[in-house]
Amino acid sequence: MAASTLTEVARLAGVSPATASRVLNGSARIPGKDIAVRVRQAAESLGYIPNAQAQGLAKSSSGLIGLIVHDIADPYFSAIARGVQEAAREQHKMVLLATTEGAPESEKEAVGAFAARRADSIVIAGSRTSRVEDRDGNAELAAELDRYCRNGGHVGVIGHGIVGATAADGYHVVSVPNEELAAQLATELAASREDFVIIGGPEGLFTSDDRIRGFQRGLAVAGLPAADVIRTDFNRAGGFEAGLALAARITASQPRTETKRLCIFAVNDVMAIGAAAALRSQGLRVPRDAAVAGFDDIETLRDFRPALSTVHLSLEEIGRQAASRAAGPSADDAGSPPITGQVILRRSTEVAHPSSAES
Amino acid sequence: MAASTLTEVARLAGVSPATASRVLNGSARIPGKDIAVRVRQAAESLGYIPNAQAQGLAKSSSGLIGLIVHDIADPYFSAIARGVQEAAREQHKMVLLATTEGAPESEKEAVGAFAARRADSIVIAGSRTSRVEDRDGNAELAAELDRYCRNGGHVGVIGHGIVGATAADGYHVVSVPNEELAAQLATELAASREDFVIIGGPEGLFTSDDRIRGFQRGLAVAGLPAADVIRTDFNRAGGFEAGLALAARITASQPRTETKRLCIFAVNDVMAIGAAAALRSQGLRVPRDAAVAGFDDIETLRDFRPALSTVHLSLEEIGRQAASRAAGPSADDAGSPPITGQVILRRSTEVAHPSSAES
DNA sequence: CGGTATTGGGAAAGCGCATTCCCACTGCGT
DNA sequence: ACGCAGTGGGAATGCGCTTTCCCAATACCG
Repeated sequence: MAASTLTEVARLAGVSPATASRVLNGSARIPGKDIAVRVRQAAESLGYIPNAQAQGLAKSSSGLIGLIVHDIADPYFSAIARGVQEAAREQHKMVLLATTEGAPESEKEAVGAFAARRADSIVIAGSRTSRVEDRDGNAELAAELDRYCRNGGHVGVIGHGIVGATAADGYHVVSVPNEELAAQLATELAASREDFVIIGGPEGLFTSDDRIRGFQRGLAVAGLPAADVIRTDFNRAGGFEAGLALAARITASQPRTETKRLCIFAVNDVMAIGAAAALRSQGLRVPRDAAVAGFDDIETLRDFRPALSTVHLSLEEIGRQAASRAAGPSADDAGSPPITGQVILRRSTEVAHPSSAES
Repeated sequence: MAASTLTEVARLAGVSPATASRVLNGSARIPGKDIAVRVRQAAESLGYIPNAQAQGLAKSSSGLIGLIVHDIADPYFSAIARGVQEAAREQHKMVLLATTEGAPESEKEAVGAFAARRADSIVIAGSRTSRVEDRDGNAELAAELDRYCRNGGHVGVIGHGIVGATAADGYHVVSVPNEELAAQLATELAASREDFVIIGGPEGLFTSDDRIRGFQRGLAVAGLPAADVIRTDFNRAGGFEAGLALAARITASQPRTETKRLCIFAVNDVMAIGAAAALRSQGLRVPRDAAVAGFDDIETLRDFRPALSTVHLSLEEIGRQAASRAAGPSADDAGSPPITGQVILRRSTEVAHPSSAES
């Protein structure tokens, strides 16, 4: 038994499909009161549900907003997803999800799928890259997005714009002041004049590179030498691996009293957590033996001990803004405030308490 | 400039729309080699993207799978979402997301929206409830789902079936052995013969109630008295609140040496984390002053210290199964193994080390 | 070599709805 | 009383595609 159609409803109500359409879905023309009631009753008794596909075809707009993330289970992305979802609800649209593991080819594919579904707008989260091996992929992605925009689509990119995308209109980027915030973090951390080391993602990842650059700048401003940079995977495992290497370095430079404490800045929270776990696994303590700081202020990680110093980013707001900017030429574009963040110093970077130092 | 259509492609290639359709989208009939090439070239040069809405209309199937969760940013749900997403990818479908905060009315609404979009299947995650105030909502939800199924839809429910849903075919539930696993957890924890207390969600939440019941049963089997149950919200804040109350209870019963240590079982990990945080905020230590156990084994929480004893659930697999079961009458239904879990005892419930006890 | 399968392409009929016309009817002005 | 704008409803067209159904051309059979 297939779902009932508008025509059936119309027949039951004894009116034409046109009239039924007018009463059931918002139209400029509102039929007479009594007839409206009849139609509504008929629809109710038939359990009529409008076919959104047909509506979309007729009106050429789908009420869909596409969201592209690396991995929906990653708290960073799921927080953004929540924001997008909220914006979607406000716009009376639904969100269509695509996960890509960050590969430009999959992203291109996802954009194509969204375009096929005639999504009204597309939000792309996840770090853009400038890696050589991604060049072709990025170019194709840019081309696909370009076509999508030319066909009337709107896209909101989080972080950096797509490399090579022409600044078509309908193309908005919500930029995150990664560099500035990282610099700020470095400034605040620099007060303790420790040895700094940065755990970064693979070279070419904009988010990672920006944060590294900012942190180095902050250090420089404070008159400190540039920090070593360890390149690793942009996830917990990468942080863990780097942490292991650093643990060895720390242990080797015994006795500790002769060297300054190491302060580790991981370019995101999950990497920082990984690094901290690695240190602990080697018998080292945070912040006693090393300070650790992250970036993002992931909500689920706030109960981590020692509490992680980090840079707070309102991921949800970022997602929401990307979605509402892309929504259309409403006043939103100018109205929404730029994204900001705040350095949050917690226990993981506290300077060793003199009295608690080993006697 | 609107996207180009199949007809345009056909005209450019000098063939009929029918032929173009046959070559560009999988059809039973495959046109001649040379003609296929021509059509493909034309499509390429025009940047043709099939209109999925029109396809859906014509084929009456959308390639969409709807996912309903309480909150996509909750790690529990995002893990499930990942599984669903994977299954969707295998089925060459896309997932449509809806978040409902767990309100049956919103869920009903979401089902309606999915039905309107002619989603091929719907996956509902999130605890079902039997609360009185939700009775009407549940009934409506059940009716809506029923209608959806009758119209050929397939639904996969995670955990308990919807209250009042008739067992239409196309209706699958992936059941999670919450009760058994909780009982097992209790059994293993019972060895230490402590005082037990359970932090549960609001009464009527199946997931919560099942876990409570199972835990009590495990306790009973071990010959221990039933544990007190504190009812609170099914989230971190609820756990924190309950933790605060318990901290007061623990502190009041000083000196500790006279009473057994308290073992707190929170019905999910985030509540457990909240409780642990509350205890710590009151100067209590886990596991020294109280043991804490959770449920779910949320990935992001694995680095929590002290490591949380819990019951591992492969959320991703659960999501995947729900999606593939609902996918269709393929052999999957019988083929997929039932969901299992494992009790994992970690540091948070370790028995106090005799030597580390206060002398 | 005639006749019947078989192949390969096109014409046309929808899929379910929105919407533009068009038409019958009412109420108003002068 | 006539013509006018205005109102409320229906017929018909098209959104972009799939899919019968149909027809011509080829292949194959005895």
